Amino acid sequence: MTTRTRRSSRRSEALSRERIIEAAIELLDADGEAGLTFRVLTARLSTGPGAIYWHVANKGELLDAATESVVAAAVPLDPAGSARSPREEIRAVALGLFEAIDGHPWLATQLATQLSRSPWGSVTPRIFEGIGRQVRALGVPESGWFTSTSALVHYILGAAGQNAVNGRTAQPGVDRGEFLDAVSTAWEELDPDDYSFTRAVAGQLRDHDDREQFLAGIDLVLAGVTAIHPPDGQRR
Amino acid sequence: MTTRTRRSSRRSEALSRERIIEAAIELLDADGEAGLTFRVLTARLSTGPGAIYWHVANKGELLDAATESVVAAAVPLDPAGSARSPREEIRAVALGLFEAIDGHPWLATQLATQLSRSPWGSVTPRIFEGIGRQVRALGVPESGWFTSTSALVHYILGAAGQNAVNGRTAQPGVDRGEFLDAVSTAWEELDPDDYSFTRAVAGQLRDHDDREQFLAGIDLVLAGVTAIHPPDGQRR
DNA sequence: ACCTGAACACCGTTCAAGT
DNA sequence: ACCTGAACACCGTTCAAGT
Repeated sequence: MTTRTRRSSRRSEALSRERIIEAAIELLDADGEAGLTFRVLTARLSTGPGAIYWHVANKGELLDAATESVVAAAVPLDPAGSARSPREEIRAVALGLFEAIDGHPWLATQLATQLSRSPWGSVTPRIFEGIGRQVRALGVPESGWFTSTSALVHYILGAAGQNAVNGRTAQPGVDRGEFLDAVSTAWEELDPDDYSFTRAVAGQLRDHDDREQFLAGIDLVLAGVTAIHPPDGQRR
Repeated sequence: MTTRTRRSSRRSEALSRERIIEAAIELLDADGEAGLTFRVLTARLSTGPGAIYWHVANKGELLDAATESVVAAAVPLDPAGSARSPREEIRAVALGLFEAIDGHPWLATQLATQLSRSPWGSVTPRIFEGIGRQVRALGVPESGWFTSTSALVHYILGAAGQNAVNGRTAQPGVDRGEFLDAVSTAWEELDPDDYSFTRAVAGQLRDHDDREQFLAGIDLVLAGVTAIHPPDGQRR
């Protein structure tokens, strides 16, 4: 009984930066980066381009805002009942991001570019903080904070992007199973001399579970963190 | 005394897929992704768009080809005198990629998108193979091959992209030192309650050396690999 | 202060026509 | 087989004008 499907946005309701961002996210979710166009955006909001440019500087800023909005929702900075261990907390942050990218495939590319383009924005610090606090809580000595947190964040972004984009709708309409199967088969047909390893591992690619692998990778990096920076205090 | 600057390509020399890709890379290097346009490409090669479309299906394929070309040069599959240890070899592959992205900043985004868009291409297998062989040589048991190699590759792509794009010419004309300084300062001015960790680590961000950090991260992930998958045979 | 919508410069791509 | 170049559909953005 809520505002029924509103394809072209209930006439009035006043334009606002928030509504624009919201509509942009819907378009991105539906048709990827190519789906976000000022023409369809103005149609959806039933305005003209000028109205949007009043609230938003340009398309880049709109994409940044959409990214920040989604990341903020996926990675809460103040975890509610923090009865979880640092390790569990890190997995939670990572999974939050993983799932966000899974639900919004355009996020992967966006994160890759935006993170480096404008690290003054709120998204890099948010992710960094979410992971870093737990690295600190883990008892890693201060000298290892930056390296450890960076390694975790880089792994998470790389893996989440990779897996998730493969996942839901890299190209809308491709089934995950078929996709992995096709890649796996392609790997098996590589030159045996040049690609002995990749061929050997094609089967593991076909059978692997994204989420499981992703978390296994986190555990692996965490093992590296504690191996190289043995916790000084804390014992769990 | 070589072919002097050839701004608009010595008239003849016949068009070919290779020459097109070569020119595309030059444009990408000079002005980033926005610099590669069919108008300027045709001008540079002194032809019409139709000629290019004869050799290349579309812009996407051109970008993919440019990426493959650069990666192939940066990550040789058959390392010459392999007197190096697996660990050194992995660092070499990673540094190759790191440097490639440093010299061709557009590569970062391209790798992030292409790796997931078309893993049947030659670039994913190449990187995977380069790292994976050494994971195998390290004595990691077969059950750990896929997870370990994935973790390394994800870290490498994430970190290399991140660092390198920050590095040379994220936006042409921004000095690396000033850039890091600005970000570091921005981090120091974050809310002390919400961002205690990020603030604490701002100094380490300012002072860190890209390459050093990058390699430290690799060592960290490698430590995780050997911690979780203790080598069964091999002893170095 | 906020919105309209025609207009501008530019883009990737196509295709009939040439050689 | 390979190339030419005008034309098409579409894009982000601007801006004088309205309220």
